[in-house]
Amino acid sequence: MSKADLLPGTLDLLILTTLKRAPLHGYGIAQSIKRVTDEVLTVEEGSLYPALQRLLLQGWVKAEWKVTETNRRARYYALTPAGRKQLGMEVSKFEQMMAAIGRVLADAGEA
Amino acid sequence: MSKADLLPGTLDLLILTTLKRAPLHGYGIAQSIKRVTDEVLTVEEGSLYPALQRLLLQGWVKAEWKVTETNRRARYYALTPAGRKQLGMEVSKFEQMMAAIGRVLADAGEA
DNA sequence: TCCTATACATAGGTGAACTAGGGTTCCGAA
DNA sequence: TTCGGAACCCTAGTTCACCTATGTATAGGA
Repeated sequence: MSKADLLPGTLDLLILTTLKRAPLHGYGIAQSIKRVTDEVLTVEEGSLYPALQRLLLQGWVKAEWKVTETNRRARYYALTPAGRKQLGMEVSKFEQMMAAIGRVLADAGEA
Repeated sequence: MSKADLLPGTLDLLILTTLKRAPLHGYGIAQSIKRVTDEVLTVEEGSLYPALQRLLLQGWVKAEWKVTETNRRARYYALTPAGRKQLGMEVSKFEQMMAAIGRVLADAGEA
């Protein structure tokens, strides 16, 4: 059945999109996605942190240690200009694919 | 950049949807998807045939050797009742996820 | 005769996401 | 006061879907 917490291939998109509003720490990113989607999409920590490492390596985000409102050390991630550009590309690629899949689904609908 | 011929996790959905219209052989499935999506989505044979094997094993499709209009031996795949039911579940799951991702994208749009 | 399109299939590699853990600090309740 | 839970960070190992590359074979046109 494959439970699947999210659609494969969309994790980077979700993270970058979430960071577009404001810099956020890892835990906050996961909470944000869960909250906005009413828990339809949940990002496991074991998926999230490796993904953030990849994004750091590629220069799409940068990280900075700060203190949270709850007086805790946390690593805040922020979009870089390159990341913002990358996000734009991923969004349009994603929308293109969604449209294509929609055509397949619609095509099967008609007789 | 990741070329990505299709969105991971959507291959079964695309195959089953394509078979909903009528039974079809593997090559025809790939052609159909490519044609309907204007080549946005392309299914590699190395992805397609293993996927069909999985679908056979799970009983969602059945296969039958026939002769094509071009006088060739080909294996025609058809949806089973279980496959039709599975397709329904996958479609609704997919739509739910699309809606959720849409909310994340929209949420970032507003200030 | 040779090339292209049609057609099926598998082996091997890759890489993203999941499972399953390990660790720290802050705070409230018992 | 200690104990548990929530807020945080992170990695090792596994799995599995998909891709790359390759091999086979036949029909039909140039």
